[in-house]
Amino acid sequence: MPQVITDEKLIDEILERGVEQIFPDKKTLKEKLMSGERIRLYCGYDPTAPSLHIGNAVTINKLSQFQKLGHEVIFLVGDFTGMIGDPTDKTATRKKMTRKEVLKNAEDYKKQASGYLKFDGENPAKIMYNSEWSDKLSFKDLIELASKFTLQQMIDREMFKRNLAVVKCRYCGFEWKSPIQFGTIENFKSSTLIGNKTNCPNCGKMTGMDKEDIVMKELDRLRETPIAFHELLYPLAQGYDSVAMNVDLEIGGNDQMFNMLAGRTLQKNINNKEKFVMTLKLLSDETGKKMGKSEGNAVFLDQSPEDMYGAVMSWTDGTIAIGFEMATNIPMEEIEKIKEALKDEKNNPRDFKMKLAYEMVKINHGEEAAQFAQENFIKIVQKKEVPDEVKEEKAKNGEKLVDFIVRAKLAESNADAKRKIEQGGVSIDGEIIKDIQTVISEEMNGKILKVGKREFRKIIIG
RNA sequence: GGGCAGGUGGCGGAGUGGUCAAUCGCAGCUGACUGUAAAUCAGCCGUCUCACGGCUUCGGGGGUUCGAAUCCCUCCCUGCCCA
Repeated sequence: MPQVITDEKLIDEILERGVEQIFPDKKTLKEKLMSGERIRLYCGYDPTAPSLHIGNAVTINKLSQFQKLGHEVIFLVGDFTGMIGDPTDKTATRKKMTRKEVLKNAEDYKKQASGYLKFDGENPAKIMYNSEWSDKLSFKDLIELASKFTLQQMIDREMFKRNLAVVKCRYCGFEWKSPIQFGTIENFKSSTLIGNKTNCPNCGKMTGMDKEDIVMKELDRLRETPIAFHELLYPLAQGYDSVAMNVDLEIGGNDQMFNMLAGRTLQKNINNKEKFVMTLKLLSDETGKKMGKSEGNAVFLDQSPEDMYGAVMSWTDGTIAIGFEMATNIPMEEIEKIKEALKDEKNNPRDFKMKLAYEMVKINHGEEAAQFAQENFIKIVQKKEVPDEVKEEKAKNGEKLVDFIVRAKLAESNADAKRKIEQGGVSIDGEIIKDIQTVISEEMNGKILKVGKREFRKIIIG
């Protein structure tokens, strides 16, 4: 049984760092942790995606902090809930996955999470699957669970999600999500703006939405999307996990608050136990813009060191401090210093972002990989040079360059390869190739082919 | 069970007998710009072809026609309303 650490300073930091809210309150949770009792906590992960992203990393990082204190950490694979498909923030029905695919993803998750969380050693984190208990629930059990909530609660929750509209600032074009009052749409038909006028988080001007805005259409579509009955049952499924594992604490993103609180209710009702809920901030910059795939700067934990480094470098400057706070374990005092330094015009934010990128790669791939990724970035992105290590690709003498590019998977089709050449995106040893008829010749042996901004291949004739 | 509206390229959404490989927006790609991004600007954006020009696409199948995403039949699917 590992020793539980009750260092007040450490506990305070864990309860502060990156934390949005704690239910029922921080004080009670602190007392629990200070008591020396070993608690059991978990966070659930949806296994329908092949890789974990930076948002998951934030919760995993929080789990790891508890692990270091000696508490019992469960990494829950939501294979059952994943099959239903969490309707949170999603409009489309999720495709069904086979058991095999889910297990494969879960196995990969373990690897991806291990930069933060230890699955071996003295206090290893446990992996559990919620299908283990959820599959066994009977219809009677389900009714029992459902009786703990009212229809109104579930419907209100759905409506709330559906009334988050994307608001676009009329002055600077900045977009953010904002709740829209239910009756507003009808009134709005005759007015110019909808929603309560608010200050744009980006430029600060008073703004609203133009009624002709595309955004409007999106909101309409959301509101018109029917609520499937099973969507209302989702919080039950997730909430039941808390009961089945009999946990003391659940961690999750702020968007999971409702589901996590459902678990709190059930745990109190069924096991008569106080379950704490800790929600974490979203990893976003100060204007509320989320890191996501649509912004082209998503970080996935299974990315290569170079890609991960590059992805972090493409974050906006406003994300630097929060990135340090949530995705690394650099001491808060140091982060405060960085925050201060960022305010100084003389400092280049890029340098701090490079440190963050380095840290992230170090956690997930090790020091050596971080070093490599950093040098690589400086070389090819900043100095636009060719990286040290370039993948080799065999070519035949007399082969068409177009065919070669497609074979090396640097273009999707012949047409795509030709387009890239015609648009000046292809070069050999720095010399731009414009002729799509170019043929691989003996003299190209060993030279570096570049396609697009950062794809390189060494041509090996043979 | 009854009535109605629909199913178009990765997504949203035009088109409703030839001028449609299919307007447009988003996403994506290439280039310029930049400390990295974002934003912006220019171009591209089914596929084969140096090109001319083919080929395969508008839920599935069948039909009408010189010619169909567009008309008819049928099947499948989705949503709404009534019961």
